[in-house]
Amino acid sequence: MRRMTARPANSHQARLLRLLRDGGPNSRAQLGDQVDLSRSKLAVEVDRLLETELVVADGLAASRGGRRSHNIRLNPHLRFLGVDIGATSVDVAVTNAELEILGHINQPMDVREGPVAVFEQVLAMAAKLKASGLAEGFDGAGIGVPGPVRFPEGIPVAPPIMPGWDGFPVREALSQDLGCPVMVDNDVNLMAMGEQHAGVARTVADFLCVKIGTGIGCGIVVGGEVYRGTTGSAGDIGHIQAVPDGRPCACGNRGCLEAHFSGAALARDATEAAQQRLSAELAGRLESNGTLSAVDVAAAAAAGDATALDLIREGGNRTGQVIAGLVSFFNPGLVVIGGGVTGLGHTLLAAIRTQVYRGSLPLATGNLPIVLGELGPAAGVIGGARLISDHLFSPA
Amino acid sequence: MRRMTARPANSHQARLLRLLRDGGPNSRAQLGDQVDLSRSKLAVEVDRLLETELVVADGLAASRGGRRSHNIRLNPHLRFLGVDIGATSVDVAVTNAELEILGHINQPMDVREGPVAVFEQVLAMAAKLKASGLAEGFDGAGIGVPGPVRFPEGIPVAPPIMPGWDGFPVREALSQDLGCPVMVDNDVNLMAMGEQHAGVARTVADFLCVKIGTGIGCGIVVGGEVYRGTTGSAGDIGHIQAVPDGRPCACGNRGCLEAHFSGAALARDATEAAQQRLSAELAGRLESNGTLSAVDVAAAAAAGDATALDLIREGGNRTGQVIAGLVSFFNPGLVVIGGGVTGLGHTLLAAIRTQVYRGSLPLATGNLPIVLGELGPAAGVIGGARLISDHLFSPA
DNA sequence: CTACTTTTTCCACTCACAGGACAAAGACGC
DNA sequence: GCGTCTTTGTCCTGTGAGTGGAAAAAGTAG
Repeated sequence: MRRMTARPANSHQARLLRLLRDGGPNSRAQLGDQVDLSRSKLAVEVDRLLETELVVADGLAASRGGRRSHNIRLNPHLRFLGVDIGATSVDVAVTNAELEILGHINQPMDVREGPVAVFEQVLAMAAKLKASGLAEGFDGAGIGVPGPVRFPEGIPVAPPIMPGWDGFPVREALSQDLGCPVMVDNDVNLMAMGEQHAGVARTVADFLCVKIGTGIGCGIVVGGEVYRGTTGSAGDIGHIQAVPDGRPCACGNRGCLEAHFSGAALARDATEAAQQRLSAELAGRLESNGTLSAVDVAAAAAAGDATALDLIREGGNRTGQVIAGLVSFFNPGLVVIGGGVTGLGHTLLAAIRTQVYRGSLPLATGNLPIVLGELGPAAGVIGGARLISDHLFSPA
Repeated sequence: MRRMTARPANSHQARLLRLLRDGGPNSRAQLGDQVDLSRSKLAVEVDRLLETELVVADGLAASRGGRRSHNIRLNPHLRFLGVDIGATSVDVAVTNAELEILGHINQPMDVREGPVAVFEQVLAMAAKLKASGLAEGFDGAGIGVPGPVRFPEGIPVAPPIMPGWDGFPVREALSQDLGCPVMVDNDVNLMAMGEQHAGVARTVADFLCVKIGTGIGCGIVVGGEVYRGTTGSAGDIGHIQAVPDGRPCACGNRGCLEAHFSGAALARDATEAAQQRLSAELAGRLESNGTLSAVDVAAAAAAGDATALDLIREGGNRTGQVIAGLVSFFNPGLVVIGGGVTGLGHTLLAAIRTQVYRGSLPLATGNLPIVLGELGPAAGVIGGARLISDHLFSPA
């Protein structure tokens, strides 16, 4: 099927498209209330948008005391693809133009198999979503990868955990394969955008989004915009020193945060504890599964296992200390904690909060919420859809 | 004298004023090359600026191969006041509209004497500059204070080292006294703006400006704009934990960077070393002066004193470790080191560089210059002038 | 002095946009 | 059922911003 390739012709149209995306169907009159344009001008722009088929008429709105207004909505056939490539699994979801998830698939996968293998799988998953009747095609896709990205070109640069991806033209290649515009970003930035669009960060201009998964990263949002740094590696906090002369890290240093707390570190510590018979609970799980992961630790902690709780608490303390420093430096209005380990829940959050509130000055922490992300694995894919829609809903 | 209170009427005029400020006198034709406006439109806007007397005609430019163009420059009678209030001294300078310093006074002063006493002194210094014929009046003033500021209102909030200033309406009060528009900001942000305008950071969009004086702070520039955080305390890195269970700090915690390295900490450590007779050089200075300051340590280090060099090196290491974390997080394009301790020079810089290059990932440090500020004490006052001129040279 | 450049001014034309007038469509009171 | 009021949508004209061409003004180069 031929997809709509139209783009807004000017900033007014872009503005209207974003209002419709974020606020859902709207009457022409309601739109007029929000955009500060004359009725004539608004009518012209809406008519032009209708011509491009980016938006469609959608019946009559309820009366507000007089003549009923015609409803306008984004074309219900528009479809965005959100792809969140993690270290050990990949999420693919289809959304409509309002960025509501229509279908979502998660599959385990090893990012180290390289871009070709991974994208084969991603394309298969996208095809599956298409086959289930959720989409006839995609109008754009937003991809998150677990490493730094040269954003304008959509190319990973020197990603530590994904050798073989360095310099691979992700944007270019996927755009070819999918036949639609593609944008690529760090997975943490996508999560931040997701929580900003549909999660806990809806009303905050400056916030941090800490993702604790296989590694640790941090999305930085300044004035509502993701900040990516000079080389695209901003937010790479996994290798900040958390423990002087601490554990050796894959990066060559010692004491990196990621070496002391992350999905991988937690699994390793739990296995160690189980082998040393410090915890019957963990030992049992190790025996029955063969390996331990962060999920097992979460379950053990939920069952009240002291060793598991200690591991989480200590990790939370380390993470909290680092975040305390970032809070002093960045003075955010909100800190969101997300990623695979959110299953660790309240124990983790409490440890982090304690450290941050203790380690930063009152002016920075006084009114600083530190909360778990509320979208879970959907944050990344929604962020992806948001990324590409921001791109498409901007003047050509 | 009646000052010019005119403001640019639109963004084009604002653009032109900033071009003239940053590029000095310019011919109409040269301006046309830079602003992407039609010749007719440009002529209209320039004429209007001439009417407001914000800019004046200034003879003929050199020929570029044909008819000579008329030169345009900012009104040479415009004067900005830059005020940099430090913990122990205050800098006041007059600049012209191109932000060139015409006169600069520094006086010792204790910020803890409170806003009334300090501003009395500042006003006296401004009067002195006026009396010396450098200015007939001021068209605007930019003030830097050593603590967090609620920027829009220009009011210090909960400043640790300046009790008595909390909530004092600095902007309002000084605007009254000086009879001109005033903007107030953290002194570190002013330094960053100064180095950005006329110093080492001229071409960099995202950078950090670490000021090591009585305390330690960090100016954050994102996309060419100073980032101040949610409550105005962004960049307050003096109380990031640098040493676990380290020295007690005035803030109530232990191991804060500021407790281990800053002008105050350095003076204290040097005095200790002198009293313990670890260094003949420092002991001699202590005896002759009665007290020791960072300047003495710098002098001793320059004379090759091992103890002084050790103190500087260790402080540089601590600072470097913290900066390494910030570099990982923020991925700046440049790090500027400035403030009172720049006298410590190369030894300090070398220590910081070592830690940053060792402690951050190559992608972030690969092409990251770490340099001393090149403006010294002028950075703050130029930054102040820049602050107010940015405000005045924006559409009303 | 002539030919060519560059700068400046002048002018006609386009275009975006505002805002008023009016028609269409519904709510509401009687 | 009917007139009045409110809201919405359309049409039309006026205004002001801005563009681009033509020509005059003021140079340079030979």
